[in-house]
Amino acid sequence: MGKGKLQAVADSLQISLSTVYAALQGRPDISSKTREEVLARARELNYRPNWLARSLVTRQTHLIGVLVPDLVSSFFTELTRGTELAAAAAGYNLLLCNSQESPESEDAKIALLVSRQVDGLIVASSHAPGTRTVTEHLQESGVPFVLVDRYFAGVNYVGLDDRKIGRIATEHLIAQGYHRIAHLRGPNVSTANGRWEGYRQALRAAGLPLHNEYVQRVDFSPESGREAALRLLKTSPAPDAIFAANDPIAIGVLQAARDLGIDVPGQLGVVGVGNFQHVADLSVPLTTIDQNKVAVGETAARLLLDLIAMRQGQPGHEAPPRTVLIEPILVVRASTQRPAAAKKAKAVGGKKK
Amino acid sequence: MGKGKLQAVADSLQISLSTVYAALQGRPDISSKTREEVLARARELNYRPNWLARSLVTRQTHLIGVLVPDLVSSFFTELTRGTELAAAAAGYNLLLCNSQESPESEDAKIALLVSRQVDGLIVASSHAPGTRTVTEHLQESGVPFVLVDRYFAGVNYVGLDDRKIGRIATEHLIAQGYHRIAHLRGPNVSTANGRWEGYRQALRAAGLPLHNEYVQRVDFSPESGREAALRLLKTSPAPDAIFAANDPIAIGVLQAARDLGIDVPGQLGVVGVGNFQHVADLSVPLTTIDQNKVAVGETAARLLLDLIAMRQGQPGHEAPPRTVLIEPILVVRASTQRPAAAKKAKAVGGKKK
DNA sequence: CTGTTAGCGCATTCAC
DNA sequence: GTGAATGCGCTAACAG
Repeated sequence: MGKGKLQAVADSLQISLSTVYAALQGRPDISSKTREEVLARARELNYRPNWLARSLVTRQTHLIGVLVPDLVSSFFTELTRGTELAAAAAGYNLLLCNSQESPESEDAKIALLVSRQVDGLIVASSHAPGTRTVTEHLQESGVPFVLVDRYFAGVNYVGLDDRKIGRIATEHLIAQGYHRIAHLRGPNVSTANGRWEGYRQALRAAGLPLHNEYVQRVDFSPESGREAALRLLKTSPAPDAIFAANDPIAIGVLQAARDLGIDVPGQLGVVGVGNFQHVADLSVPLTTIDQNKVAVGETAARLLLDLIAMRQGQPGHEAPPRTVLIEPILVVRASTQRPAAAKKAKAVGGKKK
Repeated sequence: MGKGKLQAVADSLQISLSTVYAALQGRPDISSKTREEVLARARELNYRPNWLARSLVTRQTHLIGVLVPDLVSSFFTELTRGTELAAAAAGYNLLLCNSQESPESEDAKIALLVSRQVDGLIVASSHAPGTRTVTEHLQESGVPFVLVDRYFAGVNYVGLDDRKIGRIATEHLIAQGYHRIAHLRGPNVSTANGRWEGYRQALRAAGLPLHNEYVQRVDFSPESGREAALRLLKTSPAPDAIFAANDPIAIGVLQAARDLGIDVPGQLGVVGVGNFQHVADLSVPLTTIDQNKVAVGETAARLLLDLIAMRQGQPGHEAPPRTVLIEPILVVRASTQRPAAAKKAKAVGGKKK
């Protein structure tokens, strides 16, 4: 004899709970008169179905858990935006967590989201590339999931082909006449690694030598990029172009160039990745690779919703893992628009100090 | 005779459900032997408490609903980040929704979040300033809430004093020797309105005239800012400074100035609001007012958590609404650093086309 | 068409 | 210490 809100409506109308329920569901087997009454009374009593109770019995929460390494990077916030868009359209809400780039925290959050009974999971993992634990944990949780951005094999994944990104960026620099191309490689995550591979592939394909000193590991931040660029640009011979693993790093490179009085793009070509907000308005408008992060988030959400629907249709019948790749797009701006005159000229070292 | 996971553990151990429960809770009246066994078995069976069921009975979800007008603006994403931080630290998770700047959508989402039984609500409202409906809806929902950013009277609020922001920005321009100061006023939300008032206050205080043509309404976007600035800079006499309601607008102003060949800060001073990412690296590093959005989000979360704790302690005893203001900070960069020579010179109109 | 009944998984009060 | 019983609010399958 629960006194749930539904019950309350029923009581005040002197009818049965299940009649109220049926009326609220709009089931056709209810006299339109009682339906009206029920609807009216429900509004009066300000009745709101309790999703907890509902979910407990239907076994679906219409919640999708989103786990990202951080919320600082505009990358993940835009991705989240895309996810929210697609999810909301399908009547799903987002349970948002961040792992602060910590694998332990990530595992904990996944466990949490699972125990909150999310219908599905979208995660950008902070685990080292190739780690099996991530996908294993996820698998055995029994909750449908898709990974985004950071690539892991054998599972549903939505992201970009980072090797391709690396190639496109590097090929562009080569086409612009730059020959001594350095790379500021990001941390040990699949995206940074892929871009680095693409960089090497492009150099090799163009018959350009690969100098190890020209590749430096940095964080995904302007500070880190600036520092590394300062070092790079003081080597001899200095690079005449830098492919930065993402836009914030590239911004650091631009800072370093300005500090050293090096002209971009005349003496130094710079390309980033991500097409972050306002990079077109930098001191030197930045050439970059657009990633369409919103599309990544949206696509991931849609794929996940498919998986969820699938599972409800025929449990046991798991579809084989899918990998969906969003196309990267080269966006050419001033930072690689070398004056025609310079294109054939031998590259110039930065003025030392 | 539920077959809940808890029950499963109990069964497999041939003991009662409530014993298992007590053991898991770490209650002292359980033999440490049975506790060990229970813990071990729970782990084996991969037991995870079901938050739905738990919440249904405890009447708390440890969920806080976050409703923002959009996820595009870095403003709200950073705010959300701060909220996530504080919430996670207290064992709360975020249910994230966006209203897409639509009041109707906002109301719907609030109802949704309430029926999802969130313990509290943080909302940046997209309702017109002064609208009573927002706070009324929220009040009668019975869920503790705090509003952020967009100001509404008589309720818990965390944000900034936007009048002060407007004053600081305008006073700075005046101090830098600019006299014909225009303002690109944002849309009809409390923040934009407040900054506009501050602007007028500062002008008045300095004895400068207020020209209506110098105030234009724009959206919070570079495109909108650029367009309006183009118009403004072609008037005669043209303004020698522009206070933009936020950084994206200011970026549009910088674009317009470049298009017209107007030197910033020599011929035109520009100040924005928000200290958005990378505005220090723009073609002209932007002077702006930092808002510490993360702190806003964090503070709001903490205030909300207090309210929640309060309510649990002594229901009925509502604390009076609090208004918490985060201090705005003027960040001076190149866009207002007028060459000393020019400071006393009469302002110069932009070269007409 | 309407009313009765039995759980969903967990928290909690009370006997044993 | 441990076990049985009750209910959170809602869904769903069934009788009347």
